[in-house]
Amino acid sequence: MARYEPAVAESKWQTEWNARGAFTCREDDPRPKYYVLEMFPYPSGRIHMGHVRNYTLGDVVARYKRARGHNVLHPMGWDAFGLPAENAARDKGIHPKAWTLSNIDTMRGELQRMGLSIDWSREIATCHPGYYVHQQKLFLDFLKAGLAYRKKARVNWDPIDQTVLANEQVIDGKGWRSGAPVEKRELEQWFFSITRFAEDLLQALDGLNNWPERVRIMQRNWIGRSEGCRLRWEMVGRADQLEIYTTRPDTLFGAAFLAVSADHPLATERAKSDANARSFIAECHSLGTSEEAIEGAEKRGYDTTLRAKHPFRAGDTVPVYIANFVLMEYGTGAIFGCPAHDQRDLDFARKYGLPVRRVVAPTDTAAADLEIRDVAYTGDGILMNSEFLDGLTVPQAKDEVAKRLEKAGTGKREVNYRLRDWGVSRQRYWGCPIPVVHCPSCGVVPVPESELPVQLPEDARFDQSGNPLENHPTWKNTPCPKCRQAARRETDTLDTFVDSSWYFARFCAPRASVPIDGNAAAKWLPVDQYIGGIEHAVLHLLYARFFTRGLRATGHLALDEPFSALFTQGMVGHQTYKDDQGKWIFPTEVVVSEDGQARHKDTGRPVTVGRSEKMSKSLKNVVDPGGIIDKYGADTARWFMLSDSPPERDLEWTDSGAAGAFRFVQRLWRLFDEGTETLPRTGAPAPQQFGAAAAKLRALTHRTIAKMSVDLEKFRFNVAVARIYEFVNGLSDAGGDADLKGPDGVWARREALEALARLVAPMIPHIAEEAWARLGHRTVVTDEAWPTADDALAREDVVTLGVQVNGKLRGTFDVAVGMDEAAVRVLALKEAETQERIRNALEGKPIRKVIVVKDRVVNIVV
RNA sequence: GCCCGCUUGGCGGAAUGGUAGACGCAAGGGCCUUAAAAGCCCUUGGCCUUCGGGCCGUGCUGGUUCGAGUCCAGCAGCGGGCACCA
Repeated sequence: MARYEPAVAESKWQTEWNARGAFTCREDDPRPKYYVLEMFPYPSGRIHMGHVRNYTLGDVVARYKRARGHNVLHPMGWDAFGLPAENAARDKGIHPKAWTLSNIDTMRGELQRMGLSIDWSREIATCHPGYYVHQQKLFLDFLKAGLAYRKKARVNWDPIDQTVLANEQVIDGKGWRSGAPVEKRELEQWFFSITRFAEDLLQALDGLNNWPERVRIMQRNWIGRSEGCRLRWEMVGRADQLEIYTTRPDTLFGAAFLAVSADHPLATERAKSDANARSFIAECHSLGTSEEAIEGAEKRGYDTTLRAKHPFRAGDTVPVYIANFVLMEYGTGAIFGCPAHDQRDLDFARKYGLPVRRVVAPTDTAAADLEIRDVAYTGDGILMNSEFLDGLTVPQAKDEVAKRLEKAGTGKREVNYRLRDWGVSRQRYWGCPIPVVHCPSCGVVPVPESELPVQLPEDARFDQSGNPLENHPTWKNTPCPKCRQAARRETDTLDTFVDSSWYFARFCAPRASVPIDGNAAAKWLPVDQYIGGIEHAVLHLLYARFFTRGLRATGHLALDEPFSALFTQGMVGHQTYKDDQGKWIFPTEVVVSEDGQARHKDTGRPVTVGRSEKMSKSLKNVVDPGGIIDKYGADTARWFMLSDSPPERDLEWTDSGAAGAFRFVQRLWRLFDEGTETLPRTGAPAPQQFGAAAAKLRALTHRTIAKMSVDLEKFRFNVAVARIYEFVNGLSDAGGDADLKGPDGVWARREALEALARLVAPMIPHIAEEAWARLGHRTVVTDEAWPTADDALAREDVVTLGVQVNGKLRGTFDVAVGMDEAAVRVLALKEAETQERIRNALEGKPIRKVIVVKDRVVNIVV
């Protein structure tokens, strides 16, 4: 074969792997288990480069671990419920099921062409009744265990389309289709009590040592544990009290106002008699439900004219506001504001002319600087202006206030969490039906397990607004399972995050008659390596951690944490292009003419080249993986994904980079193809003696093996790729070396090539197979063991030391590895005399100090 | 607005606090060829140079250190998440 033909070789080896069942995972395999899982894809239509990157990374791990002697579980499935299918149904008239299943077929084919070492016999799709029947069972068990419950919650409501909107469907406060201002509407919805596990979810993060630190930090902040006080304020002219929560009880004497949420009972009460309050509350409700919208809005308040009495300072009263930044879900839905020591409170106080009274003095600042202007003081210090707290530190004051509140019976210490319970109700068709029935006499009644699954009706209509399940003429009518009276099915479906909260467990025994097979789960879980995008750092990963605890509480799983190691990959970006009309155009529509100007392929009009952005359909800066595989083959696409950029960082797709990867694949092939006849047969015994050239080649081989093993373990795939380049460069150079023509040389060359084939096999498996066969093997390299480095050969014996003068490099010299400090010092000072550069830098000045860092550097300080 | 990251040549990046720029891409020069493609060889951070070398240089401003891309403080720019996108 003169030129390597990826299209021929890749399908050949994929067929061969299938025929051998190379990736079918066997339960009775005695080798240690290793479960590698990439986040399963949403079947949006076709795979994109982000998928290619994700699954290439996972496949390298899976193949590498297999070579290291593990019984690897590497499954694939489909996160198949979700909003886009329903949008497609509305926009294109295709049924969500048909659309989804057809996408799955397309994408499965594309993934298979990548040559992934996936056990396809375990494939699952969350929209399949065989999956969601078990999820319904889990829901019922959660319900029984008190982990699922109903409460009222606000949703984005589109008054024109008569439908609930997702946050992404709300654009500038308006419905994406209707353009109508979005309202908030309160609905009775299902929740999972994730807060019950808040403390455990927080504590257990400490044990997740193989998770990125930043993901753990984000989860910690998301859970948001705070220690504070709940305390009641008497109100002027009223018998009832207002209960607030604060994490800064120490600043109580700096309180300038109280503020309640627009959803607080006090606000609701006020609204009844006060039209202005009503309109202010309505304004708060028009803000949308996302935290971003609420926090990003200007901080505003409405004075209720109510006055509250300070709990410790008789006669002191503060105004009570309704404020748009106080959340009903957090604490008691009411706060006190201390402007001097909280920036948000300060901004609020300045706006409404409220007093700013300083109560904490920093210890390191002069008293003159105590005035608060535009910046609140949030640091530590000593209490002042605070009666019995004066002179105490902040922690002491917090403690003192808590004690006095508890003694007086007007408040108590309380640990609070920012984390809210997980709302899982969706007023949508394409999701897992919630298996309960609403009966006028019996209330909420679980569907008996024998009647599961509650299947989605096929004949739903998508050409009208609202929830298709709600609109369906008959589906929701069903007798109550308890009393057989006419009743109504729950028409809410489950959040798709529920589907992805336990799929990793289902993969262990994907066809089991129970949701999670105990033996299989015990064998395979936890997932040893989970790989996915950083965008899932909080929600998906936290929900899966919660669900694991729920499964343990309901006896489905004996597991603490689902993912023992996590790797978060970066995104794939590409340059953006706009035509002279200012419209985004696809990279395939752009050609660069000889003058270097980018032009439209068809019109020849100039094109503006924009910055690189994450590949997205809206910017059209997408490159279709299928097209790349057609042109260059899967190995090239995989190699490009692994080269250059570290996997946790964003990667930019470039045509020249892809072409370069293709050239490398060809070059690699030539290395195996040319001169292979002159090599000794496979398994030939090593010669007794190796000449200098052969020994040098062997050192390179074993050094590469040693370094690459470390790089792959650490996910430093781009560095591993660089090592392969160095190895291949070295092998190419050695090719013309006459000293390597002897028996020792050709033996060393075979050793090198065999190692090379096995080293690249996890990354570019097809050409690795072709190379392995070319070397005369009848086995597949996929089943071969990872090569072992001979440390004696890999060891370097000479090292080049840098000589610095006052920290600046002035020269170098070679010494034996491991030479002790004293000897190095003597040699370095001798070099300092002989090497002109060093001598000039020293200028004959007296040497004050010589610092020797073993095998690294000598620094002469003058 | 809040939380979390990232920032090194023309580009992607490498570098246990110890010789900054490995490796790749791009560019330039040369070889091979009737020509092209492919391949092979060389050069390539900036400024200066008497060609020996010198000075500067890892987003910015400071600090710690014999020595900082790496550690600390502050700032800027870009990105991810913010509970109904997945």
